[in-house]
Amino acid sequence: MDKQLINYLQLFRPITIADGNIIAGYFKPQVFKEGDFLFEGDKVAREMFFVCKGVVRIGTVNDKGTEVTHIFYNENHLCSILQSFNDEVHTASFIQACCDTEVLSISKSKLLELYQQLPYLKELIDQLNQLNLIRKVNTRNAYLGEDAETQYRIFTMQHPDIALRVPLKDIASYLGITPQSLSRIRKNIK
Amino acid sequence: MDKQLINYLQLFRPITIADGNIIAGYFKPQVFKEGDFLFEGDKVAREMFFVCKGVVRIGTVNDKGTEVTHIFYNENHLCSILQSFNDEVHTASFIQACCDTEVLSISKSKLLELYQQLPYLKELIDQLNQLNLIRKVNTRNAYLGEDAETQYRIFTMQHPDIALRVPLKDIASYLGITPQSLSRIRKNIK
DNA sequence: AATACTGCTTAACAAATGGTAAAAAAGCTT
DNA sequence: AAGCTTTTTTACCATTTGTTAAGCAGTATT
Repeated sequence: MDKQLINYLQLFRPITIADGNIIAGYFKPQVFKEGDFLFEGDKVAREMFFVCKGVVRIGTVNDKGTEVTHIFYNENHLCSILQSFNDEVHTASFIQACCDTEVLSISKSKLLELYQQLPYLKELIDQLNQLNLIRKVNTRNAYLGEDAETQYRIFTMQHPDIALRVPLKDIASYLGITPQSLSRIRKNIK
Repeated sequence: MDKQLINYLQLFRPITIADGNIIAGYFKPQVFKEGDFLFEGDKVAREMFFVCKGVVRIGTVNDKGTEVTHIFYNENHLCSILQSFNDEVHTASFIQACCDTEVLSISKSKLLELYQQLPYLKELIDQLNQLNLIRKVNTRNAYLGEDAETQYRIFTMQHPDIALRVPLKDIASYLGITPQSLSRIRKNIK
């Protein structure tokens, strides 16, 4: 699992074996079953996760009491509630496993320690977070002005693996429609 | 106008008068009338703008030929098509003035020169871009799973000044609904 | 194996939104 | 001021989506 993280980082910057071992030492493997919460919300998010296997989602409950999914993260993605993690402010968002999931986790305090040992890592992680944010924005922009069926088609194109692995209700909450509507849409498409 | 930019940067990091003058020397004031394009799209976006007065929007034309608005920027915001600007890739997005607008602009090559003179600026601008992205994501997340009327209410709460200054059709394209629907919603609210 | 629980599907109806068209209003140009 | 263009409003009808309710299928629990 550690290797997977290092391989991922290597895509953006060469990392020596020695440094790779240091980094690996700071991350802790964790396993979650479908439906488990990696982070429950309504507090400061002090953990950053790297998804090794499975899919997680960041979501929240809106004013009407319905769950909405902001984003999914599958394998080889860093996942955190960025604003809360950076600024140490409370967040209403949660992180939940959408299927059986394995992650590497690191607390903010440990991450800061790690930055002290390997200062270039801060720059790297910042860069990765920016890439993540841009991708998130672009993905959402693609849905703008499309009807629900088109949005679902776009989703299955952009995230075919996620579409197959996560519950229908999570996808519906990601698209902002009811599970019934999504079920109907799937039927129409077939 | 230069002063406005320096004041903005000062919010995040102290800047000496000397450095402020250097920075100001790199930015070029430009004026656009409502409807004018700051950037037309279908090429690499090589300019970054700072909005001093007015409102601009980043938008694109989707597959059905309808315009969609990704985001608005009003006064005291850095505005660029980040992925295109950073990675020098083509973008289909455009930047348009939604009302009479004054900006400061800087080309990427000039910005890189400036970074060489004042290395801390890169870190600062990166930080501001990250803040912008997070805000953009959070703003959009707030609309998820809400009906059109609620989305419009949220929009007018979050951006009361923008709501008053930009054409109805632009707001409709931001919310992903037709101008007719938005007109109807406004009538219902009154 | 029987029971409950959860998520998915289906259906009928209600509500919201889109499409089309036309009129009214506002802005520009001459 | 008159004429032109664009934006906004209004209205009517079609389509999409939400709501409610029920049944079904799979999974877990006892």
